[in-house]
Amino acid sequence: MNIKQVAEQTGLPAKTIRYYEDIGLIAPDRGPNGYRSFGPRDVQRLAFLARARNLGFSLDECRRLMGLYCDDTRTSREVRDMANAHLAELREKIAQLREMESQLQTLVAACRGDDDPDCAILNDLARPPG
Amino acid sequence: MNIKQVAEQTGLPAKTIRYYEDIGLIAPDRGPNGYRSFGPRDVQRLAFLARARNLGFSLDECRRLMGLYCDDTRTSREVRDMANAHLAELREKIAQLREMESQLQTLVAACRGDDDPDCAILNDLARPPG
DNA sequence: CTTGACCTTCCAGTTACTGGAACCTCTATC
DNA sequence: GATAGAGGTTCCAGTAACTGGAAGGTCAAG
Repeated sequence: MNIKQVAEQTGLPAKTIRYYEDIGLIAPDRGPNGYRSFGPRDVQRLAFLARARNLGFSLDECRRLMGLYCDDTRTSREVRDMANAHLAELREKIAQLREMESQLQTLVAACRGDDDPDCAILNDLARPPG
Repeated sequence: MNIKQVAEQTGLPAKTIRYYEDIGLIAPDRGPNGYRSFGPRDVQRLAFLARARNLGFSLDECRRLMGLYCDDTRTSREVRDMANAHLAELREKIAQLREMESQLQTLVAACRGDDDPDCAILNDLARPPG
């Protein structure tokens, strides 16, 4: 299977698939013409990576997750611990963004948004430190 | 005023302040020894940048915001439009993260997290494409 | 005159790709 | 056999916003 078909099947851009090979996340065979030749195992690994990425895991975490997946001696505790750690990060990030959102929403509401240069948003950004 | 004091006043690391100078966001004077010499205007600009960054604006947006701030002929509409655009991005990002959070939360709940290798999280990541 | 804190510049690394150039290969068609 | 077009290859550079570290200059105190 050539790269384009794999890209379609996994939803990952071909560029990204090549990149994942570069950094050692996959190691597809090569045909005699030098083309990458993907087997079902490769496709499955890529699908695994795509899903883990969709859950917001970093590539490094994806690598570890894949390591656990391939390791018969893993425990589900290890996996769940990783997931919980990531969940905590997600939640913190969400809290930060919500804080930004709420502050910005307040500023936008206070700004008339007309032809006048006077602007509540800029006034706030430029308010003296304190 | 030397860089370290400015860093303390603005909450920005000295490295970051130098970086902001590199990319032209500030242009502090220099003393005869080559040290940066920050005046109140510089400190205020940095505080402005720090606040805009805290609201999640990119440096490029910060630059434009600063441009508007320094432009007497701006309208508050321009500023509010930028803020609203950013608000929309924030909300989209939040929605994405919440989606991740909810999926991951579901998986974590389904994983026993014990000494057994069988793991609902890995099973899901590795489920056949479909 | 030395020590330590602070300052300088410059270079490299981070994350996860993405775009583009230059070039090779395969298939189909004329 | 020539050619066109789609798809493959590698390699280099750029993105965002810093951050760490090396090598070295400056200043105040003892």
